[in-house]
Amino acid sequence: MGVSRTDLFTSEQNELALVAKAFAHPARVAIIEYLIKANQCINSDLVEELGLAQATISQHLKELKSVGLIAGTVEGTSMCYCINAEVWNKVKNRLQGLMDSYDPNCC
Amino acid sequence: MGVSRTDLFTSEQNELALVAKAFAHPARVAIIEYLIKANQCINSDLVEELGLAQATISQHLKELKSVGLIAGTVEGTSMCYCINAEVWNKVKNRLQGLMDSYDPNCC
DNA sequence: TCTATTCATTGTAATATTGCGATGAATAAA
DNA sequence: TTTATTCATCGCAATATTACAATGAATAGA
Repeated sequence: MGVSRTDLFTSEQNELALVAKAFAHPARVAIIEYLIKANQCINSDLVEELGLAQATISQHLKELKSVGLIAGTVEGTSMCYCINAEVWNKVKNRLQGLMDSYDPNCC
Repeated sequence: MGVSRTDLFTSEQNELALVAKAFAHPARVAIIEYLIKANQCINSDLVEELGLAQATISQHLKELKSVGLIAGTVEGTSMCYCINAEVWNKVKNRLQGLMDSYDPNCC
């Protein structure tokens, strides 16, 4: 009925799906890639970089923050965002584990 | 207005987002994991395994197939699904590339 | 204090996703 | 041919996502 049956799956499956959802929009991929490239924390001149409205960028940042992939700190009147290393590594390991668990042997 | 502005992003960003979207539902994660575990091709006794309706499973399989992560071959009256090794490795490399491109150095 | 800047939040509209019952196509077996 | 099995697709309802303009909160500087 339009709502995911999360009760049917393990918490690990649900968590992986949530992280994947964070990457499941090109704008968020672009934000992540830009944050990695810029290394030091960057605020929403992402608006200029991406060409989306400020409110839209803010919303995507919120989603990335909600899964912990990025962190934001107040920097005067602006906001400083950066990759959250701890979560990033956890996600990296989880993804690697899944990707490596497949060993080609097919029909 | 509710439709992703794919025109603003690179094709690589859009493609990665599409793959991520395939993983962005616990049922699809579960299907992938089951296919990996079962190794040989499996039809929709996924229905029994997951507890979702047959039509719903079929829809998820369709989405996984549409991004190429799985392949299906007719097997008499049933359908044999399996991981598509080629696409899997491409995705694996792309994900690894992104995950490895981050080098902790934050605010 | 007043103004400008930066960003989050709210509200709204358009579109996409999720889930399932019902139906139909295809094959296998009786 | 008839029946059973397996699956895809259609149609519907509920919910989620995407995008943006407008508004508001917070800070910096004049």
